[in-house]
Amino acid sequence: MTKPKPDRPSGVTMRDVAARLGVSAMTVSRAIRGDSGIAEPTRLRVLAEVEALGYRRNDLARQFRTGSAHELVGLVVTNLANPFYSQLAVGVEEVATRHGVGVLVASTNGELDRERELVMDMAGRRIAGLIVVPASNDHGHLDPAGLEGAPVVLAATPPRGIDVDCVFVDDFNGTYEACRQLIGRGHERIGFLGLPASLWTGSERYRGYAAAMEDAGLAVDEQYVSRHRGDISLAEEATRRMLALPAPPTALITANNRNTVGALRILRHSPNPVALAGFDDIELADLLQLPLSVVAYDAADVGREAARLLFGRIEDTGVTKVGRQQVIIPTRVIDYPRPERG
Amino acid sequence: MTKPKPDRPSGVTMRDVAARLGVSAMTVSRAIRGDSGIAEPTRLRVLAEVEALGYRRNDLARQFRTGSAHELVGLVVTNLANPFYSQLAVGVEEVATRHGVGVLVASTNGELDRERELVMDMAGRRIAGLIVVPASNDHGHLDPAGLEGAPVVLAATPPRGIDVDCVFVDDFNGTYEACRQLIGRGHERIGFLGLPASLWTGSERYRGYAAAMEDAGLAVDEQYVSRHRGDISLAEEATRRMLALPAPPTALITANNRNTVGALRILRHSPNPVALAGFDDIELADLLQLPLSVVAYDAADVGREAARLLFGRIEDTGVTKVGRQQVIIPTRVIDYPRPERG
DNA sequence: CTGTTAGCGCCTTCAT
DNA sequence: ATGAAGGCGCTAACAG
Repeated sequence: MTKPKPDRPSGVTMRDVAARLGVSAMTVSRAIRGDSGIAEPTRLRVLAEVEALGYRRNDLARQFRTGSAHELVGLVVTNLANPFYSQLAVGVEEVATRHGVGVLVASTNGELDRERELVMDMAGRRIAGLIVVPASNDHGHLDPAGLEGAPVVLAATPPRGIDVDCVFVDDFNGTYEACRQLIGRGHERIGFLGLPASLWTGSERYRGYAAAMEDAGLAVDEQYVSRHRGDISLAEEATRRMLALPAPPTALITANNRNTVGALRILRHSPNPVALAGFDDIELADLLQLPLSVVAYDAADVGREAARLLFGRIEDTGVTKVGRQQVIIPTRVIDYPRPERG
Repeated sequence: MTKPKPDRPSGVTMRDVAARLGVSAMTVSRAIRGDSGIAEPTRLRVLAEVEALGYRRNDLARQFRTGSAHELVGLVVTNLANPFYSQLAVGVEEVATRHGVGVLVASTNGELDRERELVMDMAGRRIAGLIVVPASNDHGHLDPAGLEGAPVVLAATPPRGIDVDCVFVDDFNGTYEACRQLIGRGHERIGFLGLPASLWTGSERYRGYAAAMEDAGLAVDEQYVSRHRGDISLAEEATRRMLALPAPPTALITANNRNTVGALRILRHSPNPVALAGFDDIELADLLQLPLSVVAYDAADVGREAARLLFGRIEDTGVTKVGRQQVIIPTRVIDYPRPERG
C-alpha cells in the first residue's frame, strides 16, 4: 500500500489547500483558473491560502487532464548558433510568449535522422505544434498525421510531399537582385558559392543567380560555381580555388552567411579586389573594408510569421480549415560600399 | 456520462494496442519501456502492433504519473539573439541531448519581472531543473525552495543570497589582462565602456579594469568611465562623448560584445586611432581594419558546464549532497592586429 | 455557488 | 511472464 514514490516529493496539491480551508478541491481549482462561478470572498480566501502554502498548480497534471500540452510548441532548427536561427527563434519565442506558450528548442545539426528523432520526441510530449527548419528535402516524417496531429509549420523551406503551412525568404529574387547589381557594375565573371541543390535555399538561390546571369546574356560557367554545405572552411576552400583559376571571377555571390564569412576571409588577402554579394546580412559588415553587399531580410520575422501561422492552426477549432498557407519574407539588397581610405 | 472531450483526439493509447493483441496494457507498457520481465516473442508482437497502429506513448501521462517532467530542463537567458547566449544555449542543448532531455528556452530581455514569471511558469511545468542567466543581482526567486525543489544553476553570474551551483567567466582576470596589454603598449588614458554595477559582469569587469590601472600606477578618471546597459546605441553615445573630451582616451575597454560593436562603429570614423579591447570575441574581428583585441572564452562551454552541474543535481538521488559548486571558465586575450595596408 | 464523481494514460505494486 | 487494481493531480460534467 505504499504510494508510488516520485523522485522528488510532489509537494502541495490542490487537495491540501482545500483541506486547510474546509472546501473541496474543485473550489480551489475554480479560484486558480479564474473560473466565473465562484463567490468573490471564497476566491480571495483560496488565493490567500495558496499564497500562504506556496502552492503552485501542477501544469503537468493539468495538461494531461486537458488532453494535450497546449502550452508548449517545438522549434527544430539546424543549428541555434547560426545567427539566422537564433534570430528566428527569438521571433518564435516572441509570438509564443504572447500566447502564453513555451518553446522547446532543439538543433539537428543538419542531420535528417536527428530531425526525425526530435520531431518524434516532441510529438510524444504532445506539444501543441511544431515549427521546423528542415535539414533536407525529405519531409515525410513532418506530416502532422504521423505526429499525433500536431500542426506543423516549415520555416525557410516550403514543404515537399506534405500539406503544411510554411514561411520562407524570397530566395530567388534576393539572389537575382544581388547578382543583377554586380552585373550592373560591370562584372561578367561572377562566381557562386552555394548550398547543396538538395536544399531549397541551395537551389532557389542558385536559380536566382543563374537567371540574372542569363537575363544579362552571361553564361554560367561551372568552374565558377561551387555547391557545398554551408561551412566556413568549405567556403574558404572554394574561394581559394576560384581565385586560382586562370581567369578568376571578379565578383562572388555567396548563398548564406557561412559562405560569406568564408569568402571574406580569403578575399581579404586577395591582391586584386573581388566584389562580394552575400545572402544574409552580417553584423559589422559596415565596418569591413571590403566592397560588400548583402541580401538582407528580417530573420526574426521568419520566426514570427511561422509562429503566427502555427497558432492559427492550433487555435483553429476545426471550423475554418483554410487551405495551405504560405508566407514569403521579402529581401532587400544592402550595399556596404568600400569606404574612402583614411 | 460523456467522456471529457480533449480539443484534439488523444489518439491511440496503450489499451488500444493491448486490446488488439488480446493482452493487458501492462504488457504493452513493459514492452515499450524495455522492461526485463517480458517474453521476447511477446515483446516483438507488441512492438510490431505499436508500429502498425502508429502508437506513440503519451509522455505527458508518463511524466505526470512519474511525478515530474524528468525530460525537460529550462533555460532562461536575457536575449537569445545575443551570440553569447545562443552559443550558451547550444552548449546546454548538447549536454541535455546526451541525457535524453529537452530544453525549454526563454528570454527575459533583461527584465526581472519577466524572469520571475518565467521561472514560476517552468516550476509549474515541473521541469527537472533550471539554468538561468540572471537579469539582475536579485536572485531570491531563483531559490529551488520556491520552485518545487527543481535544482537551479546560474550561468554568467554567481548566486547572491541563495545556495545554488554556478558557472561564470573569469571576468576579473580577463579584463585585467586586456587592460594590462593596453597599458603595456603605452596607453595611459584608457576608457571603460561597461555594464551597470548592479550586474556581476558589470562590476567584475570594471574591477579588472580598475585593478590593472591601479597596478600600473594609473588613475581611473571618472570621465573615462561609462556604465550603461549593454546596448549598441548607448555604447555609441558614450564613445562619442569620450572622444569629444579635451584629452580623449587613446584606448578603450568595452565590457561586452554589444559595447564593442557600438564603440567600433564610432571609432571607425575617428581621425586619430583609438585602440580597443573588448570582452567577448566577435566574428570577423580578424577582418576589421582596426587595432582590436578581445577577451575570448568558450561560450558554449559555459552552457555545457552549467548543464553538467545541473544534471549532477538532478541525478543526485539525495545521497551525496555535495556543497555548492562553482565553475570558472577561463579567458584568453586574442589580438587582432591592424593589418598592413595593401 | 459549491461539492461529488469519475477518469485522462500511464506505471508501481502485488497477485497469479 | 502476465494481469488486475489503483492512483498520480487535476478538471469536465453533473448534482445539489
